[in-house]
Amino acid sequence: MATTIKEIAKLAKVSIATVSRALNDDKKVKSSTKKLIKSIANELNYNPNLLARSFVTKKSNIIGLVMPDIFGEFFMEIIRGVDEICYNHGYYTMVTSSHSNRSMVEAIVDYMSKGIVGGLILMTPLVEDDVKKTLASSKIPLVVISGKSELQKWDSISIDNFNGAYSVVDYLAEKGYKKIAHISGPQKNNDSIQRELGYRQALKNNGIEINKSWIVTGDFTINGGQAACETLMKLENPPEVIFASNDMMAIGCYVAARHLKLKIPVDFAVAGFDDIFVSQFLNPRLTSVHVPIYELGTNAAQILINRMNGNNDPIQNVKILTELIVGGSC
Amino acid sequence: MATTIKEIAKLAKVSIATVSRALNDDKKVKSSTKKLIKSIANELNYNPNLLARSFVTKKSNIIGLVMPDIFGEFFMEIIRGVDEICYNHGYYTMVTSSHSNRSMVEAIVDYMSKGIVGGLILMTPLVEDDVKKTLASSKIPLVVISGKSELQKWDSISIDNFNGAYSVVDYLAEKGYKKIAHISGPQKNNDSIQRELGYRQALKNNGIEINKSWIVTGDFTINGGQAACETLMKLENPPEVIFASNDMMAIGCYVAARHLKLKIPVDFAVAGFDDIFVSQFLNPRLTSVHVPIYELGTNAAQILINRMNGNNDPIQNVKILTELIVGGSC
DNA sequence: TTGAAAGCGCTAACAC
DNA sequence: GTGTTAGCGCTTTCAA
Repeated sequence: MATTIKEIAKLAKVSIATVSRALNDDKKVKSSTKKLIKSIANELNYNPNLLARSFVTKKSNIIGLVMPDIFGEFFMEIIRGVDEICYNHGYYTMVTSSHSNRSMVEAIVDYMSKGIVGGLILMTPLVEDDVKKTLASSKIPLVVISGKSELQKWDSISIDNFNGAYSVVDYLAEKGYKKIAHISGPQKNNDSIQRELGYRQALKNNGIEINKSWIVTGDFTINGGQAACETLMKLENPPEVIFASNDMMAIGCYVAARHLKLKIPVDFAVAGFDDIFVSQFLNPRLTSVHVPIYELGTNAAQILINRMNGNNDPIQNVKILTELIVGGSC
Repeated sequence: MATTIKEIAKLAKVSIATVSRALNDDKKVKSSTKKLIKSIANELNYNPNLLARSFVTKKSNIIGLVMPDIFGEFFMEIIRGVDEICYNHGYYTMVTSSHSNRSMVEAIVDYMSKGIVGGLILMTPLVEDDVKKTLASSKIPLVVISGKSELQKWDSISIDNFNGAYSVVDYLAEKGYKKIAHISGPQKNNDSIQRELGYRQALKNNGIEINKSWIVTGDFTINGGQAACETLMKLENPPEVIFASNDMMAIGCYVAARHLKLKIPVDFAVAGFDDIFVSQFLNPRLTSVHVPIYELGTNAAQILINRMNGNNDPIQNVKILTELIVGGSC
């Protein structure tokens, strides 16, 4: 049986209330009693029953991290960032995937309503109306990692998708490319939507007209990118360069190139978004928009922990800036 | 305020005990009352307070996953595997890294002694004696993911490191390579140790003598692999091929090759271990030993959940088999 | 500065 | 089948 405050109280000849106070560094406890209690606790190898504590205080030092999926480097880096900050502040990280098949809402409600987590980091491609309603009723602090900072009721972190996409497409145009295609992400994904907007704006500002057949919808996967690329290259009038909405799909373009026996960047060029780890090892190195994913995680965790500790500052909507990384792929 | 069984009891005009029973599908409850109670619970949007429940039953449906670090694809896949199984069985996954700076033991004790998790998956490169002692005192089920299945007191999953390494080195020897170098992992890492043993055995069985200067210690990182590779290639008598103890270090060899302006596999060849996702996109594709990492996670979770549900079968020590993937790097 | 006691929401033994 | 009640380990009034 694990040690409880009861036993400590008995040994210290004080009440359990005093033990509780001492262990929580209550100032009202005489420092000598506190010292005694702490030494006994130490000797007995006492560990507070966190369940009991959380139960009573209705606070939990577990942070829930809900992601649309747990796959690939992107999510890994988020986890790592969150965990790092949590660890430094004595919090635990509880990771769950919303598993696509389960509605996001359900996952959220699950987390929030069962009293197990004290704060929630929600990563979602799109905050739909029903989700908004659920979130609004949340009793615990909440930080949203999203593709677009349109949220007003919650702290949020988002990637500056628009400007990132703009910068890479602008770079392509400046380099003299005229026929610039785009493989977008899923249609209902805010990251994807913002990136496409950046693409369109950059074309416009560079006086390039948009060719609808050069905009293909993908799904953020390698296979999707490959299929989209093959569609594009088989057009009567194929583009010179493809801007893929994420690196995974850009990798799909590399795969397609291999299949079609085309050479990047000679036969067609490619650019991506995210600058994931793999990208630097592609041959040629992928030109991409670097996203400090890890910092997405650390920022979210930091804001959340501040809220959990009673920070009442106005809602923050942090936008994470990106950086263009030029490789040999275009 | 969240709904409690008290309110349900009042509305259903029964005692809270009956509500509790009904909600837990106790057979003794009349089916009409059960139905009534459930419908009320549903209407009130009742969610059990898991904290209270766990507190009382002293059981938790949270599974703790402790890893030496949360970085890179390898760990990601483990998380994904564990989470998948947990999700399917209604368990939550709580991920923590032991953060290297914190002793493994401490991390474990933290998890186990605070009553927050009901089962633990521990991933560790080496189970040291002090850790063993801590584990032995564990009150909750425990599954170890380790580099070597030498453990007897706990269920464990391990990669068949020895045979994996043997197979790739044997392949190299059969292919005619005589000067086969090895970049090992950290010295105290069981995965690393077993792989080196496999390397040595394969050389021996192929009648190749071991050249000590061709065995360099690495640290499982890209930088470490690069440094080790440069050391090897600068020898008076450099090897023809390098077997790196993991893919990350093999990637380091690619980086070194670029630096030294050497061409793989012409100037020297490379093979790795793990067959991580990146490896297939290296140019040339890396020859490696495929490890079904995801299954490592699913297996561990499945065994753990069985134990948590009272399975009392003898201790299992599962060994995960590997598969040689031949690329163009050697 | 300390103690007594209530109570958090739930389960489980025991009684009816 | 159902109700009564004790109690899990801890925090937190309220009183002393």
